[in-house]
Amino acid sequence: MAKDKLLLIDGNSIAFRSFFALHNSLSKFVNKNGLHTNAIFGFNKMLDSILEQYQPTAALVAFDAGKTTFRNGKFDNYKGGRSKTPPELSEQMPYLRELLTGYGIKSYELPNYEADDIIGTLAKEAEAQDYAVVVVTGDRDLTQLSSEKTIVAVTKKGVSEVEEYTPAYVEEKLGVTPKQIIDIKGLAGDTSDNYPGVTKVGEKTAIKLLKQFDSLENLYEHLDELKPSKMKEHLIEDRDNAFISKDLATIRRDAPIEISLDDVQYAGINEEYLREFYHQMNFKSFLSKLDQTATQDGVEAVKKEVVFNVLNKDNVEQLQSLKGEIDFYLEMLDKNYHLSDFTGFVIGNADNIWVSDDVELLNNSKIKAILEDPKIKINVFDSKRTYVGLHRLGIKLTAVNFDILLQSYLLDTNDNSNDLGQLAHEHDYDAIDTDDDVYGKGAKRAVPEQTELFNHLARKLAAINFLGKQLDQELVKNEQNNLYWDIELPLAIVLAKMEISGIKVDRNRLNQMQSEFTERLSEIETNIYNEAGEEFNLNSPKQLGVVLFEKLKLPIIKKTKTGYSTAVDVLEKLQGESPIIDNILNYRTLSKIKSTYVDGLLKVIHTTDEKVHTTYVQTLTQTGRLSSIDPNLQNIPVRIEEGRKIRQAFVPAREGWHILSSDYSQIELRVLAHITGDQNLQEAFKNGEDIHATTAVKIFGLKDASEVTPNIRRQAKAVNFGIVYGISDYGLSQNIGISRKDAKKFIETYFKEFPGVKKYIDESVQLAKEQGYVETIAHRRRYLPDINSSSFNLRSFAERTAMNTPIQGSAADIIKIAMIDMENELEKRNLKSRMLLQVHDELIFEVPDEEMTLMKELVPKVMDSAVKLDVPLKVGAAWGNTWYDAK
DNA sequence: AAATTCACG
DNA sequence: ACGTACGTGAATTTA
Repeated sequence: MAKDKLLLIDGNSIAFRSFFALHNSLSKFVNKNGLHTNAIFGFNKMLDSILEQYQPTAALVAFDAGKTTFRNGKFDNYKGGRSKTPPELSEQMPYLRELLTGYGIKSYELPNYEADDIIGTLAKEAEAQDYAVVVVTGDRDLTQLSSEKTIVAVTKKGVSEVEEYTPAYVEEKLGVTPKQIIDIKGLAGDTSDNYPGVTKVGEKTAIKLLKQFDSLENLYEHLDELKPSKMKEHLIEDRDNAFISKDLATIRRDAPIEISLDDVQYAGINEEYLREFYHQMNFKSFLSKLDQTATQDGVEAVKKEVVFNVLNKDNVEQLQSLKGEIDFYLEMLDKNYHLSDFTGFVIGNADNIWVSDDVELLNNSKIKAILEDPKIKINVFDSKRTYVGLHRLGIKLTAVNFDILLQSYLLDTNDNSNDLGQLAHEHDYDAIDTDDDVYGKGAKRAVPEQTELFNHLARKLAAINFLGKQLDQELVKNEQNNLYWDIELPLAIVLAKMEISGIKVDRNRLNQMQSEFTERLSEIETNIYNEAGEEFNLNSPKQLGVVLFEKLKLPIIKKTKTGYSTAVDVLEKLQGESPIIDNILNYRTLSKIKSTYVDGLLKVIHTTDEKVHTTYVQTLTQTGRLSSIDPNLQNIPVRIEEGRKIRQAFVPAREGWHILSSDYSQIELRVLAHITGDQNLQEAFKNGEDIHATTAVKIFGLKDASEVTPNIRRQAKAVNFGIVYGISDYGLSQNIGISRKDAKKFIETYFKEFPGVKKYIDESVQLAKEQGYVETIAHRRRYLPDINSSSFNLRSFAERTAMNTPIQGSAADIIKIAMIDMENELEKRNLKSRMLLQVHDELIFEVPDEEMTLMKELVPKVMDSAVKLDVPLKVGAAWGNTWYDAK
């Protein structure tokens, strides 16, 4: 057995294979700089399995040097007509070199030569020195190198598995010897490398000929032995091509390489370099693999032990050392912190950590004083959650400093997690586990034994301590510190107060609606079953599809991934085909209202106060909007009267109070006018015009607003929406039911009439391509990793987002500022009125009657003066007995 | 857990 | 030629 083993890898080929093996999940392999990493990931997998399998003593990865090689000199069109390497792959190539550096494997390329030639040359040299050689590639042509000492391992589908070509296996598989592979190529040519061979001769014919004549040269020497045939004519005619093709297919074994076997001895990985690289690539699995091998080798412990004290009522005095800036974390395992049990807490700083699983301790005057001290700055993870949790324990969290959940969200909305462990990992801090790891997922979630719990909590505190400062610096660097300190952090407390206030729900009203809906639904159900001639599950799109399109043979308008679409737009097109359609549409509407809103809301009313307490998710949306969950109070029906009645169940918490609702009018279009600087759009708003009518006049070339019919206005409104969403002719045509051509004309006219808008759209897409992100007026950022994608879909989506996000996001900034201002006003003026809900462009309050006169002036005033734009903000207000009546 | 549908801005 | 409007959450069925 040879003592030395040389591993030679065809770099470009393996990169290419890896890239396409993981092409489906391309969008999942993106690091935080927007770099695609799928080929790197696949390459790494291949390396791991190959290194383990072959245990080489020397290794080299060969790359193609560039587009042109000596082969192009021999044949103009060599590799011509190849589609060019996708940019998502090209961008990964430099990082592959880094990966190899981490593995301690040299890479090499040689101008004018291909990777094959480097491999061929070095393999020859190694064989001469009695090495065993393994060549790894995705390209079968390299099997010509296989010999008694050289195995060619060709990757199978998944990249990390290979098929080993020994000379015997080549013969078995292809019916020729390794040497004859180039003769096949000479006769049959190669479509992918774009050289011709002999006309009408393919692989099968070539093999047959070679079995008889052994080599191309011998074949031509004995050509006269062949009976006259079409094939013989082709062979004679294409003689030159055949020899050129064979030459092109021949791997050089004498390339002028300036690297020797001594240079490629393999000494193992550079762990530190690799670790840093994995962080940069966001390769979690490889990172943990590194950790495992490190521990196994006893080189280094995975994580340092964390030191903490267990707090109890006898040692709380120790906390007196906590001054200035501290860290705190309150553990509530249930997602819904309005109801969750308390699992424990941890308090401390960089020097000392105290943990406990007894939250009653928090009400100890010593601890309470610290948490409520305005002079002690407290770093947390999720200030809103912490505020609400402590509030339930009778403690008022007063001076939050860093909230790493908020900070991290502002830095990058993509890489954000509500799990502290996961989030820490995103920021390269690894001395902590995720909650899923410690507590378990889903049904298995449970509190672990005390030591493990305390360890986890202590690690959480250490993570908060470490990350707060770091993230703060990153915010400053991004000019996002004002966004954090002046908007998001104060807003978290405002939202906490709104959630705690909750909104009262009239249970009786809902119960009454419940019986009405139950009755009406069962009636409609009976009708549908009669019309269908059978009973089925109406809530199942699948079963409904069978009834409509197979049994009743209605025309199929649209299909989904899994079957027939039965969505509203489809059903509406079928109206008139059968009376069953109207009934189904009715059923859908009513059952939606009943299940989601009537039954759904009844389930989440707190029995203690007859209120619902939503949770606003502050760190979720890609644009900066809030979201509302459990229950979602931002999608209570309003457009259809039957659903709108749900709002009658939202009532003030006390007698003699009313609901006040105040909303921005066309805030997104006003923001558009502001950030585009378009003179015409700005004029329209400054003159207080009906913006949809103005747009209608412009795009339909009307004399003035008097010519605008309701239908024309409706179309213009759709165009305005389209602009805000990042318009496409197709989208617009679908929305208002016109031809794509007409839609295109509308858009073109719009851009002519509002040239500032056109200019802005082009510029923001351009900017996104250059810097990788777009920004709102308050410097909220959204990274768009797909903006330079070669996939039309992904790129187009990113482009539309680049237009829409600054608009939707700036509108979100504005209402957030208004909410903070409003809460300040309520406090300053010592008002009893409470802000209860935010619905993106609308704020809802409950107001005692004696404050109504003031509030209905104050709220709009605060809202429209939240920021100063180049156009005025317009705010409307209405009030009534219930949310329904505040219209 | 994914897919479909539909409620909101 | 490609195949799309932007941002969300909840209920339901199905695999």
